[in-house]
Amino acid sequence: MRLSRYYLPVLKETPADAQIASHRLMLRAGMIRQEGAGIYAWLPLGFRVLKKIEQIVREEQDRAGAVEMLMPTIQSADLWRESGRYDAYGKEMLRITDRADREMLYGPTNEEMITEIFRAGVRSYKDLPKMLYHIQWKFRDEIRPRFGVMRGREFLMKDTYSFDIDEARARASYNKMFVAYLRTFARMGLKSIPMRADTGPIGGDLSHEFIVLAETGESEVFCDRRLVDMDTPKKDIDFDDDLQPVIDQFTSHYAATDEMHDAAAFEKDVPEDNRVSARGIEVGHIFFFGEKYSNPMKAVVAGPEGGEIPVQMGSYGVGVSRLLGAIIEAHHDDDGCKWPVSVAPYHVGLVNLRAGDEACDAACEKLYAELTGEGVEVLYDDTSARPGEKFARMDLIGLPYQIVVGPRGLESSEAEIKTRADGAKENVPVDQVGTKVAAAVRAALQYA
RNA sequence: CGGGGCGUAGCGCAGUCUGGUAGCGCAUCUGGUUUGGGACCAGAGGGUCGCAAGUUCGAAUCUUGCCGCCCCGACCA
Repeated sequence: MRLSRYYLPVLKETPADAQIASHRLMLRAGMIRQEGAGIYAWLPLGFRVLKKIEQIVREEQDRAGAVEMLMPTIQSADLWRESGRYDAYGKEMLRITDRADREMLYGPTNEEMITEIFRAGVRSYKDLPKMLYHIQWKFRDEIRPRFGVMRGREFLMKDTYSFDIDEARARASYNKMFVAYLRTFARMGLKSIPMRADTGPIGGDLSHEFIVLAETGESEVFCDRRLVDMDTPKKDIDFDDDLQPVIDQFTSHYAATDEMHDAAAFEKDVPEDNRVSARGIEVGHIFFFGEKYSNPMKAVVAGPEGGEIPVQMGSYGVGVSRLLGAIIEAHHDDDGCKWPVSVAPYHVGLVNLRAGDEACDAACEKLYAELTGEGVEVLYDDTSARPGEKFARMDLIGLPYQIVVGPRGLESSEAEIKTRADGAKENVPVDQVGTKVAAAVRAALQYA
């Protein structure tokens, strides 16, 4: 993509409203634009990242055996009356009426709808288990939206729902999601730590929040360093195997958010050197809730001995739009974003330091064609802006690799490759730049 | 929802207390000089002062109502 054709409204000055790094950088880098309290338009650059995150989430869900579908954003109030949540949900739910005065709502979540869909098509225990998911926009009329996309009112969420015949098998579904989440976040360059969450009236031990550690995280978290250092399950893991040993490993050490924190247990169970007290961002939440919806909504199947058995359900959410904020919180510096290659809006920023100069133009065009031909995503700065402005803009939008082509380097037939993550710069013969960068991008996109 | 604050050019702000015909920096446009980390000189364009009603000879400024946004708290993916 040529920058001269792109829409990238970067801001030199920091917007007054933005409090935290990710919000500030997303506004400054022209990724989002606020259209209302907690409501954002996704500008081209931000939209590309959103799509990449979504795709990683999708790939890992598919790998775990979940099946994608899509449910509407607008739901009927009657559906929610079946579960009793229409009155229970409160003002957080955006309620609307259509022209016939029917009561509708903009979905804050989809348990009721998926239960209705499931019960319409499944009759027998032989049809189980099932895991269905969708990636859809939700709306929760938060009292106080803040931190940009980290806590918007409208947000993109992946939610999976599992249906099993009994609790033991529901646990197997839960475990699949647990592993899928570890992998999903790792692929985005995030270290996520599962932390026991409040299971409320359901009870049991089957609820975990996945927390990403980041200095500017919204909540305080406590855990054992051994969890931070633990290796993410590899991509050859078989989701049909018994995953319990993996779950046991990741739940074997202390980890709690501030609301579940037990200072005494923390000090007793965790050696002093291993105590991590940090800030975190919740990026995922998995939850087993048994018959909470299947019972009132009559989602039942015929069991092996006849008779109707309510299905055991769980739900598993990932805050897709929120992840942009989380990734920036974890990967940025004072100059801007530092995108991991897997979610970067473009892999490479090609900077023509003197657009209009014959040699610079020719070298850039050649590199652009070569890299694009290799499948590398290139944002080519072909504008007539001054060098300083171009450098600052590239650092701000944070593409993983920058290729700088200027008259000075071309005198010795060289261009500069800069790695945004560590700031390393290297002068490389122009005719080798394409191969070298393409190889680096390919290598970074490999994941275990 | 309680408490606090803001709304003036694309962005950041001054002007409001004490009413007199709207300003600064950045950005934008034109010309010129420049060009490897956010240039310089000269010139130009751009504002129903959030909306509405009121007071007044006269309102960005005073009064009332409404709308929008932000911050702190309780709540949340």
